Amino acid sequence: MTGSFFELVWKVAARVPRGKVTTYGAIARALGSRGAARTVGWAMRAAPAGSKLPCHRVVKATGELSPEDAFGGPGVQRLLLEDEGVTFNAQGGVDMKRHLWIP
DNA sequence: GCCGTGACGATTC
DNA sequence: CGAATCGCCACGG
Repeated sequence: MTGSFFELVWKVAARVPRGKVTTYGAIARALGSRGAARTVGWAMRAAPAGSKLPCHRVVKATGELSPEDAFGGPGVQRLLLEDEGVTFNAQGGVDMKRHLWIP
């Protein structure tokens, strides 16, 4: 387990400051794998449910949020981000220019 | 070592 | 501009 790509992903995701968001591709690139965005997303999905991983702070490169049902209900992720001070645009995506954070 | 899979990304139609 | 397709990489079987 230790040394796995997953752990690195979780570690980076945990470093995302409150009120900021990052993208799967950004994490993948930070780890040295530019095309591993999918693998990063997979790591989030496989992440322990009880962990403190702020997976809701990880969004797509376009600012779109991951599948709403992935967090247990529609709009849940968005509410969590809003609670942290993240703003959204009319397209229903995160304002990347304001909250994008890269490791 | 190949096959299937996946919370993505960028390009093409 | 919206939808579809290909490509990418890591993990489990």
